[in-house]
Amino acid sequence: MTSHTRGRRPAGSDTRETIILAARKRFSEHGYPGTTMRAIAADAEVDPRLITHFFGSKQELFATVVELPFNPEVVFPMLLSGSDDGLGRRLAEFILNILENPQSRNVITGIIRAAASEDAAAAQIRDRVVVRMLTPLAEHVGADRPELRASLIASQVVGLAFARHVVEVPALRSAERAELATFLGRVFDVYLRGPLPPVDG
Amino acid sequence: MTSHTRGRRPAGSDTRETIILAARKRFSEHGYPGTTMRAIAADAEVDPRLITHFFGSKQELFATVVELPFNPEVVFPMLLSGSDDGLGRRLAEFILNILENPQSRNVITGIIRAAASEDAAAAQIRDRVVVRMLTPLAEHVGADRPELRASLIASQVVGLAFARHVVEVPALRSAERAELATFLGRVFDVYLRGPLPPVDG
DNA sequence: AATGTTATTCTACGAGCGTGGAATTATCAA
DNA sequence: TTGATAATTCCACGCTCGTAGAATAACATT
Repeated sequence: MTSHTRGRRPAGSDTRETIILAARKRFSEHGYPGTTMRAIAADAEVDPRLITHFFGSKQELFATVVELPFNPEVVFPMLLSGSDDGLGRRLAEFILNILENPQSRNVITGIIRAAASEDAAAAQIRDRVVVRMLTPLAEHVGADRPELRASLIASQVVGLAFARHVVEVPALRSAERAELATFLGRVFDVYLRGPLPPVDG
Repeated sequence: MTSHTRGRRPAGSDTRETIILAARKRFSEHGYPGTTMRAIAADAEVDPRLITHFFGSKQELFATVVELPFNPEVVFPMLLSGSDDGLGRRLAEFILNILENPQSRNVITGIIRAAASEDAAAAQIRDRVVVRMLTPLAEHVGADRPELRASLIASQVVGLAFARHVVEVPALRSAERAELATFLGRVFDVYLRGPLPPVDG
C-alpha cells in the first residue's frame, strides 16, 4: 500500500502508456459514452487530471488511442493479389487471425462499440475508419462496382465481429475456425467476384 | 405557446405513446448510455418525472420500448418453407424491406446501438434478441449445423444494418435495392445450404 | 355535486461527470 | 549545485444525470 501522496513518481513507470492501455480496454468494453475518465484513471492507478494533462480532453484521448490493428494499405494488396482461386479464403483467414488475437480483437470491438454511439468523436472515428479501410480495399477488389463490393465485405466483417465478440452469440463462439473460414471464404468470393444483377432501365 | 403550468392535461394527448416514440428514437440514435431521460422528456415535451411515473426506471423503459419489428416465429417459417430455389433471395428481400421502413429500421439500429454497450440492460436485451431471433431461424434452416448457419446469417444482417444505417457507408446507402438483394441472396444461400468443410480428427 | 384516481409539473437530492488551478515532487540541463 | 521542466496528486467548480416527494389539475365514478 504505497499510496504516494503527491508529485512526480520515481522513474521507471511508463504512466502514459499505462493510460493508453487502460483507455483502449475501457473504450473497447464500454463504448465511448460508457467510458469515464475517472474509470480509466482508476484502471491505470492514476489521478484523472493526469489524463487531461497528457491528452487534453476525452475526445482527444479517444482519437489518440483508437487505431486499426493492421495497415490496410499494406495488407489488402498482399491478400488480394495473386490467383483468383482461394482469394476469399485468404481474406477470411486473415480476418479470423485478427479476431483471434485478444489485443487486436479488443481494438476492433472498441471501434465498433464507439462507432455505435452518436457522439461527435464517434462520427469522426467512423469517417476515418471507413476511408482508411474501404478505399484501399476497393482499390484491390479489381471488379465492377469495387466500392460496393468492398463495403459489403466490410459489412460482413463488422457483423461477424459484432455477433461473435460483442453479442457473443454462442454458435459463433464455439464454431471451429475451419468452419468459419470456409463459409466466410465463400461469401467473400461472392462479394469479390459475383456478377452484378442485370439493370432494367 | 401555451406552456401549461401543472396538473393533468386536457384530454386528447396520448402522452404515454409520445414518450415511447421519443424513447425509441433516442435509444436508436444514441444507444442506451448515450440516451438520457431528460432528453427523452424534452423530445416528448414532458416532464422527466412523467417517464418514471409511467415506466418506473430507465431500464424498464428500455425493456418496454425495444422489441423486434417483426415476429420471427411467424416470419421465418413462411420465408424458409417452399422450394429451395430463391430461398436466400426471399430472405434478402424481407430484410431489405424491414430496413427500408424508417420506423422498423430505427428499432433495428436502436437494438444494435444499445447492444453495443456493456450495460446490464444491454446484456439482457442481447440475450432476449438472440434467443427470440436465432432459435426460430435455426429451426427452419433445415440443414446440418443449423445454429451456426442461422448465426452467420444474423451476423450478415446485423453487419449490413450497422454499416448501412449506423456508420452510413456511402456505397451501401446509394446502392440499388436489386444489387443488394442479389448479393445478399447469394450469400444467404451459401449460409443456408453450403456444404460443411471436411473434419480432420 | 362530491370524491377518488390518474396525469402532470415543480423542485430538489445525491451522485458522478469532464475539466482546470494550484501545490508538490522527481528528473533533467546547466 | 542550482534552476527549469515535467509528472503527479489534491481539490473544487459547474454541469448533468436518474430518481423521488409533494402539489395541482383534469378526468372518472358515484
